[in-house]
Amino acid sequence: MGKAERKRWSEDFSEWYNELIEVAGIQDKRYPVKGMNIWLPYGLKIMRNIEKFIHAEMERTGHEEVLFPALIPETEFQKEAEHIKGFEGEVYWITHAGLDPLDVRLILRPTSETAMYSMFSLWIRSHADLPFKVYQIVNVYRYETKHTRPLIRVREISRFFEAHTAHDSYEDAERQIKEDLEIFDRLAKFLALPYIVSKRPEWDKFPGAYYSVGAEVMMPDGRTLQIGTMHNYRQNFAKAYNIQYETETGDHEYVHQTTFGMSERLLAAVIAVHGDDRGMVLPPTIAPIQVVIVPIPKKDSEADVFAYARELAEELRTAGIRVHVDERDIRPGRKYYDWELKGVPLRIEVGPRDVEGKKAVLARRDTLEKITVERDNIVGEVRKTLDAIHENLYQRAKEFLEGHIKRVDTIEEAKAVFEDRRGIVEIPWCGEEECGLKMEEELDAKMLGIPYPEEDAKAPEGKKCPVCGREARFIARFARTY
RNA sequence: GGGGCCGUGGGGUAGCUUGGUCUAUCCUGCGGGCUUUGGGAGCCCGUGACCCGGGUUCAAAUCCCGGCGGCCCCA
Repeated sequence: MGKAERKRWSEDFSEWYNELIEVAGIQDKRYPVKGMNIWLPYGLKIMRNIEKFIHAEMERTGHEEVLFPALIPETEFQKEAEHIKGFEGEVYWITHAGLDPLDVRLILRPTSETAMYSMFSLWIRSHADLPFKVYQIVNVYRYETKHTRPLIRVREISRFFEAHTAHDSYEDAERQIKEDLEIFDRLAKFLALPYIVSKRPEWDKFPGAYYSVGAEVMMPDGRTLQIGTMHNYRQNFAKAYNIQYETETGDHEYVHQTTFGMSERLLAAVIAVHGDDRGMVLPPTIAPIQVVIVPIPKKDSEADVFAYARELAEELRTAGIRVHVDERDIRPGRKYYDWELKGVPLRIEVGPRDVEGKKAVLARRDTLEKITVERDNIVGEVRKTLDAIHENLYQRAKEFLEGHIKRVDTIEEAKAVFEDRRGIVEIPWCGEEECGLKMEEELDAKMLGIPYPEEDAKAPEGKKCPVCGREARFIARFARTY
């Protein structure tokens, strides 16, 4: 794994993370409202690069972008019983306009189902309108009562992605979930993030959903972070919001619906999963600066390292690489630390020796290794190295994830995992809620669910549920979560 | 849901127990100058803070109440 140390990263992750968010210029947490932070330019640029990919994927898969208002009337919000039960404890209410109380109170959207679906019932008329696929990236508000954490648990999720679809059958909705998983997989590869997908247990599905699926990554401290969800609503919302279409035979049917959700947690995952003691390590795909060139001037040298650096930069820029020349009047060492903290994947150092010998020194952020290359091959070498960095980040994270998944047969073994290095425990389960909740309590962990797709979720022959002793039907996953 | 700790320049802190030279400490950052430049060099000058509101008192960073904000533990 190279010489990059990840001691503080792994042993004191919480503090490492909090500090890094600020010093690396991602967010300023000092805004005086709990759980609402300010995006700083550098952090926002990274997030925008992630979103660019998401927009492209939406375009590719035929989703149209929309923008709904942030306010939802109480009357719309209350139409789906389970949904309101799930969210009423954490919505912000708007009760007054100026000095007057509102006749119909408004909520700040915690998610947009209830804002969108009354409109869906107006828009969707015929089977020809289906499948109907829209998405938006907006801010949503949830009054979190647990302690907040930047990008991870916030009261204003400022980059909330939500795709909403409507279909003429359960099967077509299922096909949509598959497509969502494929999109998610492409995004995860783009971010060099290995992940697992689980079907949530009944007691933890999204309020109003028929079933929910969640994608998790492994954080440095062995806890998991959910970074994507897909829900099949069946006709639950369609019935509550009267979303019907006319079939080819003239009958009226309720649509089947799905949603797919993600947020700035994607960035949190990138920062946490790939980081090390020196700061962030950004995958080249989303790094605002992919290559930083640091000129190393020498007092009694004729060589113009600055001109040489600019020349290299121009050539790389022309080749489509995001490059920056750091010409600040400070010592080179200081610059190295700055850009390492900010996660720039590749640094090029050019001093008088390099100018004279027509060379350049490439320093990788992930492994901290340095190699000297010929100036004439610079574009090829940089491309090759950026690719290698991306691949290495993915492999390193994959090993970490896989090394933190353990399959056990008993509660005792599972407990031992959580006492030791944590991670994800896979344990046989009969499928009964009572036994699942019992295990959550015993392990002081959450059931993520069963592996998805469900073909992978079946328990091997002869395995017993460690709580009730009956034949196990599934493999259930448990973890401490964020 | 229950309990505890905390809030001092941009960041990190000393001071609070026992109110009074606190005109508030130190490190860092930031602006300027000299000097330096293959991994955070040094020196000099400058800059900048007691979360908000109320109370007690001759006197509040310090004590009390409330609010806002942050952190931790338990369920």
